[in-house]
Amino acid sequence: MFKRPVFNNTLLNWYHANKRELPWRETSDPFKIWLSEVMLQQTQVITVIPYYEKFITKYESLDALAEADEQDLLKDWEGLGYYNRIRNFQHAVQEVQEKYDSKVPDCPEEFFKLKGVGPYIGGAVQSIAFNNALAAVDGNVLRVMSRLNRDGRDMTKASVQKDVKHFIEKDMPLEAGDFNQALMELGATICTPRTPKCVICPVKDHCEALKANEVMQYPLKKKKKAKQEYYYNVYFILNDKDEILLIKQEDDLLKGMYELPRFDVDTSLESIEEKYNIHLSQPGAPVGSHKHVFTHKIWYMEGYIVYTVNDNENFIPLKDVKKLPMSVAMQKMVNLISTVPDSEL
DNA sequence: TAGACGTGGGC
DNA sequence: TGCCCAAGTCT
Repeated sequence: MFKRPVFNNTLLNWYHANKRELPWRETSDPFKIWLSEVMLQQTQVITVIPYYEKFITKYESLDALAEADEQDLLKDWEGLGYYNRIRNFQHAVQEVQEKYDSKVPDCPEEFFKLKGVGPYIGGAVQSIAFNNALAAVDGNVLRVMSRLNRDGRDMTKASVQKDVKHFIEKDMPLEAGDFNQALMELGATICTPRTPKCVICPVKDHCEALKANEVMQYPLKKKKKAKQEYYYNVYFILNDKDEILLIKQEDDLLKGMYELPRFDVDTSLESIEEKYNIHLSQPGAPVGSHKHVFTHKIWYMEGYIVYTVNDNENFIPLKDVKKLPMSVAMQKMVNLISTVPDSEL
């Protein structure tokens, strides 16, 4: 085990001298700090920056976001992924508005009850915004700690993460928020997964894995499950009023996002006509195809244009399609016909 | 507890 | 190119 007080001071000094200027480090508003942490979940800093800037401009306060239209929020979140994050965040913020007079609770016990607040976000917001002495254990911190302690346990297990959290908290410095960020910053810029910069690491003298020349063996890596593959036909159902049929997704995956009708490749046209209660022309050759890779599955999509003279509430004017929140997977498909001249549709 | 849940950067 | 992985949480 390494000497914590010395380690803490060394790491904090390094952080203060080297920290990157990030937009969410310019604010002390707990709402904005919280928003940034929600966005940063499983998402790289470079990706988050433009989204964060857009959100704090458009939704300047907790109340503004609490009272926003959910579909507008989804549209602004479009492309960031894990769409439940923003829905849960709005839910949580609405609860803060009602129960806590729009003030983010500085009491950890209350804050942790809010939707979308887990061990990481809870610790991060409470320490950074309120300087409460909680650890914020993310992937960076787990990698750093596994190497420092030469800890071969499975870092993906919640029980191990809890233990790491306690290990950090038992010698937490007064500057808890800065210390948490220092640990993460170290992982993001020095103690990186593939090519760690041990030579310039400020805490290399404390690293057991480095002493054993085994840095790359930590953290322990588990082999990943193969992604399941799905094959879909995606239909551009067009009527004679320049409208297209779009479906609001209600399943967990991409919930709340709009999509083109998507069916297993063996689904008959008749059953699709029945489902939407419309009559369809026979599809011609596919207009194109796309593969989309998710964390846990792969979609292979082939697009077909079909026509109808029917109309119902699911038909949207073609010019309005891009105003609706849509996953990147579906945007790829929509782009197949957005370049086709109107005369050919 | 393990699997579901998005997308893009970077090698 | 394909694969790993990124400031995790929910069920």
